[in-house]
Amino acid sequence: MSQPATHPVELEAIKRDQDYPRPAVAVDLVIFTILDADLKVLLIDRIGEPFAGQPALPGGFVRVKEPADADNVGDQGEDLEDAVLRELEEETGLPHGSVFFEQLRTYGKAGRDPRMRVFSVAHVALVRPDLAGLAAAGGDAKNARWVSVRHERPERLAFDHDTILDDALTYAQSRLDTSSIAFELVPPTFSMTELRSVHEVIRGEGLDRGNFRRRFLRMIDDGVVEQAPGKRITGRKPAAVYRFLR
Amino acid sequence: MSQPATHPVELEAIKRDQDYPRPAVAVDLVIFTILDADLKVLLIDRIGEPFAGQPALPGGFVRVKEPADADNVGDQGEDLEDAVLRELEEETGLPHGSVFFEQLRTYGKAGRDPRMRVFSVAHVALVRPDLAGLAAAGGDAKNARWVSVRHERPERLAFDHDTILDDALTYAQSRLDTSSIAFELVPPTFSMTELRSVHEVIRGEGLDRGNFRRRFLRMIDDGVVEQAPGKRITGRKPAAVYRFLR
DNA sequence: CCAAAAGTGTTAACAGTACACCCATGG
DNA sequence: CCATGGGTGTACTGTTAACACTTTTGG
Repeated sequence: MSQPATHPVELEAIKRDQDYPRPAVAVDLVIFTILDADLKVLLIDRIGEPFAGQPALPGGFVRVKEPADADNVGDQGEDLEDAVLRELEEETGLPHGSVFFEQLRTYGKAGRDPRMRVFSVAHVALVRPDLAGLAAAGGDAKNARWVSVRHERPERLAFDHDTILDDALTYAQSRLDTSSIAFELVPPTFSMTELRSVHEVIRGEGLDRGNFRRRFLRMIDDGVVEQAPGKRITGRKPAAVYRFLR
Repeated sequence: MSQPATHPVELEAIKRDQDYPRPAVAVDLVIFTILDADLKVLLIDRIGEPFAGQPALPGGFVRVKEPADADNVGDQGEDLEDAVLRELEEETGLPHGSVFFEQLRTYGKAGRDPRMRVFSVAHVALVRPDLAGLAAAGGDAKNARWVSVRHERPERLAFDHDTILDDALTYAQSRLDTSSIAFELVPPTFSMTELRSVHEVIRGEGLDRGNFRRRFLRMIDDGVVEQAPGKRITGRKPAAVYRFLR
């Protein structure tokens, strides 16, 4: 710290505010679902440059409005979260609120988008498998599709989306036991095996039935889940179904 | 999803890129240290409007350059991380690399800065107590100072910095047992009690000496720490000192 | 009746909790 | 010699992990 007596830091800051060029801020989405006991991510194909034709994570720019003036205080455009909700609906076709999401982190390396300076606030979204069929059905030019993360992941995604996808996967794994994200990947009522399958697919390894069952029973004791009426009839012995208590 | 046959999404994006106003991107820093067995955060006083004179977290805008043109491809300004390093040095006076930091999350509600649309990428930084004395010594206009998070926290911080500070504290607590952050808050060599004190101060509650010791011994077994030569002589019985193996 | 998945039990190892006790040191 | 904190032991409880057994169903 070697600042003269005046306020050079603040003067500098004011100068920056007015003179420096502005970046763009985008949201990128890592939208997971589970289909056929396999973890899938929603990918699109890029249409324009750069990376035209390459697979990429869906996303878009946050819609920002002009700085507030006297008679227009406070309208600075959409909230970051609203941008996510808007993009989620655009990409999946699913209604607001039916898709769970959390912020992952922000990627801000210079040059990550060659067109201009873009900060991307990445989010992880989870689509229940009973809704995933509805999503991404439209075969528009972007070719939105579910891709198996482990078995048909493309060589190379556009921008730094490979890194983002890796981080998202690590994030989901680390939050499996400390959050309720697993419940976002099962239907409203589910059997123990269905929930266990979610854990297995995200962790990428099998789990002991008996041990998972005891953890599950503790969740019932703790009031996290409760048994729901009915049974899941899936060819073999019918299983009890449960429901998550938000 | 109801897109006509052409590429309206991409056209829309191009239009936005050119026509929509741009936001600013800032980094805000929650800089923690431990002094006198008390968790401290570095606060400044705001100089200009808005919130002039109010305490706030230190931070500043990321320096962005004009979009690349033909002979200037790739110079889009500083990386997000570089902005953090620069601000950390400006605010603490400590050299690059001597302060640990991690990204917390991004705050992007419209109106959070009344001047203009600002996205703030908040970071948590940890200053070793043996360096904290050097930091923030200069009594410049911003009045940077260490403030006890639990005992002298101001009523109200500028912007949404109250939320950011709360989130940072929760983050530090949640990462105590699953990361090496505790080692960033002790000198290069430290006694068991010094490390335990870090845990206690961040968690806000006492820990059993014997139990902490056993966890510590496991860390030695796991090769996370090793004993260092010398003893810590602190008035009472000298304690063995250890060093963290990155 | 048989394969497959549901549902249950058993055991050893390990980790967390709450103590109690002795030891070394500086004042 | 005593208060303080370092260093150690221990008994209890809870959790994890591996695995074996029984039950219920559809084909």
